[in-house]
Amino acid sequence: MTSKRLERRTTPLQTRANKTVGLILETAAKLLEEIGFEELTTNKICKAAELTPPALYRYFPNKYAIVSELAKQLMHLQNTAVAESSVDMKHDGLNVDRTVRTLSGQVQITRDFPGGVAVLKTMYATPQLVEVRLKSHEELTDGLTSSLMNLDLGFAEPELRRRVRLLIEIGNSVVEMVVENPGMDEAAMIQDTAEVMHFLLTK
Amino acid sequence: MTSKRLERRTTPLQTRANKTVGLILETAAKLLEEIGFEELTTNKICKAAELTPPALYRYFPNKYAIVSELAKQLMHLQNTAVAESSVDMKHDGLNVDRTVRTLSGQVQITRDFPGGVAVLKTMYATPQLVEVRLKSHEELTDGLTSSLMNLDLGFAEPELRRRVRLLIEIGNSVVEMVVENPGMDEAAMIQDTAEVMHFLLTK
DNA sequence: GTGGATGTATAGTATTTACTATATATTTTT
DNA sequence: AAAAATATATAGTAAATACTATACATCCAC
Repeated sequence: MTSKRLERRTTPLQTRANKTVGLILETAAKLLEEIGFEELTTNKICKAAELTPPALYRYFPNKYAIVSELAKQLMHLQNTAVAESSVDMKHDGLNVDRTVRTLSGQVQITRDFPGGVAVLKTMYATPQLVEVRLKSHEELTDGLTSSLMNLDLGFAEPELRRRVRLLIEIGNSVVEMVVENPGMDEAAMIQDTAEVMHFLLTK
Repeated sequence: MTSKRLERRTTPLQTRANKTVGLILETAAKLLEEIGFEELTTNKICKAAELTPPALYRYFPNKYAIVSELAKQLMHLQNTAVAESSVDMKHDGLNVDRTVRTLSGQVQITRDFPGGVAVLKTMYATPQLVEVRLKSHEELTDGLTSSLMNLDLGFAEPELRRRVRLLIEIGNSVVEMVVENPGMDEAAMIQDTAEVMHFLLTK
């Protein structure tokens, strides 16, 4: 089992340094999308960002830490959006249209994030980053389950939780698919997915 | 764009060599599961398989080719199983129970395949292997769509195709999830997924 | 504006990586 | 059983990789 330090080394304090860290993250994301995690190297990131290795290594111990940070950022954006939507849900109940909007939001967030899909896929495929995913998944499942418990859908907590888990999995994969294939009929895909989710919670 | 040769170099002719190739593939799959594609190296595969580099390089030009072959094998197993199931479907129509059986079959195939999930995830996350996935996906979508067209579900071909695409995406992600989490209520997950698929094709 | 803290560059090293020329062993053909 | 074809091992190399000691530059507090 190869474990890697995933924490930052130093937090940047000056604005110049903040720019550097941002540049490292953005450049890494772009490169990740182009060449994949395997061929991503700290040296390549430095070259592409027009930085030198010590500037990078001041903040990140290795490339795993960089991608881990990207993953955490993206997960946070996505989970926050879902959490907001589930607050509304508590008030006005289930609603396919809102689910459609939430899913579209997830697509937009992933699309706007540099190298979004690549970050997601790398997080899934890299054992050393598995913790990031599991933690985020669990958080989201907990949040959604407890929101939905208030709606009295007629399921016991474990059963509801299981369905939520499935629903999240489906949502994630559809979002990835849509972002990855700009040619497809996105609106219809999202509409169907929302209906599927509704079906899962009411059947 | 870094492209890599993915073809075999030599096909093994002697039984000894066939064993070697099998050993390389199995060992690579196991290692892939443990350490991920990034840290997988030909040298490590050789060491773990108790072979020497020239023995490996006689058959495979690099590790991409090895994982590509694993991916193709797994895709073939999965697609064949679905194709068989869709032959039955042509005769007796849609049927949730059969879908349950097909999904269980997919889970079993993935579980039996050494490093199954790791192979899938690597194939998704590695740009150099994207072709394998796209080709397999397309094949499966074509097959299923044409089988379902015979059933007269009331959709035009493009609309049906789109739904099939979604259905496959959902199926894949659920299979991965179930295989990866042996603790979960697999039967219920598969049952729900089958119902979702049925819903998608009849709503 | 000087001193201490923070940030980046120069220049490089030890290690790991993919990959091979050559030699030897084993299997199949004749 | 000798020759030809196939398979594996010995031993290694060139290139790439992660990572750093040191030196210089910039920023901020006083």
